Amino acid sequence: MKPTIKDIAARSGVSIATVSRVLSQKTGTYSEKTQAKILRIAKELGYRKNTAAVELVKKRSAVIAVILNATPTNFSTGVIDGIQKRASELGQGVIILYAGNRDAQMLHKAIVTALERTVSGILLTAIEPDDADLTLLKDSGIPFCFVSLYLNQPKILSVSSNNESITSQAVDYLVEQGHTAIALAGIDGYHTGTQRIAGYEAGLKAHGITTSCIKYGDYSYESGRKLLQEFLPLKVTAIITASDMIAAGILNAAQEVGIRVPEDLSLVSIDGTIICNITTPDLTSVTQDFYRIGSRSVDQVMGHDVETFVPVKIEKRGSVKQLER
Amino acid sequence: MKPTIKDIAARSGVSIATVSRVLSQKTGTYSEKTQAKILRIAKELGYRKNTAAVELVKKRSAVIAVILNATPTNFSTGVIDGIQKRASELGQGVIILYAGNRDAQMLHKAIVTALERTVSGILLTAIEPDDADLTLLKDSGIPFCFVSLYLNQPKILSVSSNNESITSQAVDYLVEQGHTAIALAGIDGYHTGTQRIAGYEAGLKAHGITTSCIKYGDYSYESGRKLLQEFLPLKVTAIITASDMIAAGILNAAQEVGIRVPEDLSLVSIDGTIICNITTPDLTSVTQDFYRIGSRSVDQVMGHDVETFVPVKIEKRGSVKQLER
DNA sequence: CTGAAAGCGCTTACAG
DNA sequence: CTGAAAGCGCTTACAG
Repeated sequence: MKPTIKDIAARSGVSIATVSRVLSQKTGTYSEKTQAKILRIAKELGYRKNTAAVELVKKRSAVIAVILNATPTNFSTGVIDGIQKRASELGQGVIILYAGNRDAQMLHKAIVTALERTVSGILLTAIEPDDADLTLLKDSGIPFCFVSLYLNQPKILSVSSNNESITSQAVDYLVEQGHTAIALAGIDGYHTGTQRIAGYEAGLKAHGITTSCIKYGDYSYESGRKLLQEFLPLKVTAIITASDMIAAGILNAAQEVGIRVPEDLSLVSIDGTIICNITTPDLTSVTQDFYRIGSRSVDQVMGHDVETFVPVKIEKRGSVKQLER
Repeated sequence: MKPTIKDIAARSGVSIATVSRVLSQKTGTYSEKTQAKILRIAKELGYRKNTAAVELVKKRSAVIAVILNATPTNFSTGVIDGIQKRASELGQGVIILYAGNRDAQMLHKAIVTALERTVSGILLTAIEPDDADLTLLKDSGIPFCFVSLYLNQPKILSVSSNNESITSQAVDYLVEQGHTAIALAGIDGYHTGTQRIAGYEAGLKAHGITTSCIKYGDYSYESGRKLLQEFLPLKVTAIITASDMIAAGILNAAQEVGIRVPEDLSLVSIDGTIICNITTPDLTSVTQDFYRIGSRSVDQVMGHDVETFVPVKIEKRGSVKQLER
């Protein structure tokens, strides 16, 4: 049988209240002598605290629930590292719940699981809930925060890059390099995509460019490969891609049909993960700080007042050609 | 205040026992009429089960703890997907605990956390505990299973690829392609590395090759880049790499100094993730079935009798040249 | 098919 | 500094 505080109390001749105080370090409520004895006996017995019992009486568990969807993007590693690190600093555990791929049912189930565990906070990573789930979250009394997704609604916590800024910076950079026929590829049809389109079009407009070209996709390598086909008949000189994977797909498919990057086609990728170093040539990117997005989202959901947008930066590598004007 | 079964009982005029039976679907112990009423009222009140209370009385939580270390490898996604999927099929939640980077303290803390939660099983992914922690696990009464690591000890559950088979197959394939000067690069100094070395040397021996060449590393892209330098003075024609990232690093560093792959140097990578498609040329690999490793580890830890080794396969892509004999 | 009661292992005012 | 007692929200024999 697993030992409990009752066993420790019996062996050490004190009450379970005292054992509890020592074990949960209510400093100042016990003598050093008692502490030493209890700690020794606890160790002897191989005592382990029962978290369920603690959570039941405290009515809140020191755990942050992270809900992820299984999109084919690889950005989540950095985000989760950041979450994990910061959560651990704040004494919070992390529980990961998958929500499938834009699967409303699985998402709902994940949210319910988090609520049933009375977690201290819920982080929704690259997830867009429907109205019912949003209401459920709001009514739960448990703080929640969107991560890597900006809903632009009042009183809703979120931490992400500024998507409009991402694409407008990419346009600025490409125009600076002499490009005017600039496409946007692999974008999704939801909030993130919409915001990126807005920044892209604002960027074009600011430079007096009137032709835009937008292709949708799902962030994956395969999606990038397919998209290249659609660009073949068009005469763009540069493409901004919604992810490193999209960029890699376009790049490789382009090279297979004899289109050289950056000589014939320039690429600016959004994300800036290690993928950008692995391709040949390596990819110029608008780099997101995923680790920081993750760690800051923990602060946000734990009630610390931190900013929503985490800055991005352009990293110049080998996939953009400077054009003659 | 969050409603409890007591509130539902009061409103519906039955006892909390009956409410509990309905809510936990102890079929056959309640009438349809009672069920309907209780379900309706539970919904009206926005009732959520309190998992902590359930776990406390059941003395076991329907959760599998996955302990990961933060190695710079990218294989974990597939493993975790597999774990998540299979766990969900079996009605188990998944909690992820990080153990840092071969950090004994963090690992110990993660194990203790899992034990304190009385999880139904513990999965240690690419983790080697010290003797104290192994004893702790054994004495806990909670089943545990090593994932993507084979300890070769009796009565210890584990699911992984057969490391000896991985490298011996790689050697076989390279010899088949006419290579005899074959190196092994990026290997670790622990169990996995040792087993891969054994398979590599057995493979060489089987083909009467007496010269071996082994370089250690840490599975990362950067590690691969550094390793190429060490190969410069040597005259190997093929390298088996410990991970796709190592392969990518060697590949890119090689191309930068004018060594062509596969013309001047052949590469067989171990892992076979999407990285192999992204590099130029793409990488021939010994592909591990990470998804299956993950899902099978769940079966293993839940007491289903499944095999330890998940088969690997050689995937021929563009990084191996056939030599004249 | 249903209820009264005990109990899971802790924490925490309250009293001393 | 310590103890007795109540209670967190459930489940489950037991009895009917």
